[in-house]
Amino acid sequence: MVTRAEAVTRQLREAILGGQYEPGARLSEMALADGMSVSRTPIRAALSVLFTEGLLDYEPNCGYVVRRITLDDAIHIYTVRATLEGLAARLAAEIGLAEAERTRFEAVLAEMERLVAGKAWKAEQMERWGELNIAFHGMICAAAGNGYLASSILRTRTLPVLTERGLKTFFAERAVVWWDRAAYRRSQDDHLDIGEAILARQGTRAETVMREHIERAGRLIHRKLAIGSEAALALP
Amino acid sequence: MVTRAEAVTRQLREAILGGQYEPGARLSEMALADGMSVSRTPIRAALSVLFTEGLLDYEPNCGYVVRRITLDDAIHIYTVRATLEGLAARLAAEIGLAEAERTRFEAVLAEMERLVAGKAWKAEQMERWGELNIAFHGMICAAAGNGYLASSILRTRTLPVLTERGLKTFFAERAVVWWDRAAYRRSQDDHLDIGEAILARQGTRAETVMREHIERAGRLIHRKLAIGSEAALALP
DNA sequence: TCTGTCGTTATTGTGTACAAAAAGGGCAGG
DNA sequence: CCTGCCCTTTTTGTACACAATAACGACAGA
Repeated sequence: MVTRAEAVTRQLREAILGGQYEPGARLSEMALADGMSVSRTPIRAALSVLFTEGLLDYEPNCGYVVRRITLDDAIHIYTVRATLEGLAARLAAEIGLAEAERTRFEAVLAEMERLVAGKAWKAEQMERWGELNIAFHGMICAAAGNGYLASSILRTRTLPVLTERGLKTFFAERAVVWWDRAAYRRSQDDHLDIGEAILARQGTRAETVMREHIERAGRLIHRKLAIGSEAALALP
Repeated sequence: MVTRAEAVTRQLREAILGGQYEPGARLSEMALADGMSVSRTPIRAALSVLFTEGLLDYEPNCGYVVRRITLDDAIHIYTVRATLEGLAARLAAEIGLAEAERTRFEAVLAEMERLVAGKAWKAEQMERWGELNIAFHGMICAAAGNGYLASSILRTRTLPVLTERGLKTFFAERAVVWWDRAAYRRSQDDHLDIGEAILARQGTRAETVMREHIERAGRLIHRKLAIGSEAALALP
């Protein structure tokens, strides 16, 4: 059986990443305990874990608040993420994909291409593309054969990134994208290049393109948020 | 005032990283509570934090044990660290050092050079060199101006890395090095190159040299540990 | 009216009792 | 003699009570 502390941790993490709490919101132990029908003990354990994970801020005797991440922080995180995913791409290229992986990899790339190139481009297609995109990056991560790297990358994707004035929380996994189709096309071109490089065992090329691919996303987000438009996020 | 939970966390972290517990050792809550003259509550909080940090393994209803990191894990961590410190070096070069930073930076490099080039090379000099080495890498980290990057690098340096058969725990900060002087010379040459590149604002060069610099340390450790010699660690 | 201090109140930190689950040992059966 | 089951024991998980600390507000003095 799973302990209540674990269940609460998962629930709270989902809630925070899902944007159910405003950035800066205080998380009172009693309130949470009442709301979740457990005692304060598992709540405290969960809060301490989420603090260590970087989702909450904490001050002794003052309690926990949902972490407020600035635009600069988001850029910093994207910079690190670009480098790490670049490393993953290089390793994947150097190690090479097994037969089954390769098949699936090519299938994912092909379906993304069909979507982007197709006539229909509605919410349904965008959502599907988002899923495939996550799968694409995930496969490269896995193919790199470095668990520590994988978990480091995961960390860069699960931090709640939020605007300064805008109160919306959003985070990379959700892949809600609100910009024009050309951006998808450009992103997909990168994917094709990266895929080609990996399959051709060209490590440096894969690394370079991947890094630029992610950094572009960071710049896009920065620009969109800086001019105060609605939150826009790529998971490119 | 600092809470007991925080104090216990710090103490326990030090103890684990310092190698006071065998890898795989069970950490009983009651035993720790008795030993530290506090109740189980702060102990539990500390253990949960250290688990989240990756220093401990945990199984519900079974308790915590000191994490056993394999040689492969260590290599993986070093690979990530090499990439991240490379990134830091590049950013530092691109941003440039402020006047005060630059002065201190050059002073550190010069003292390291004096030590390595000097006649005396005993434990005292090695220890001092280790300190300066940490300072050198730390300054680059800080100069990169990316807090997320800095904390990510820190994480790669505080993981307990231990041999499979050998029971010794050792970790990067301690910088205990047991190999010949030539390795220091080589390391210092790298430092000079990196320093030169950063001061000359040559980002790519700084990144490349730094990455190789750290990866060499990883390879050295791998080789030393793989052939079963005494643990040897560079903090290069 | 502003400001500083004091007391109240709410919230967190710690200790401890009890419940629940797993580990270990003893016993019976094969 | 070995194996499997059951009971005991130990250890962890949870709840709750109390202590300690910080936030808030009222009041008095300037």
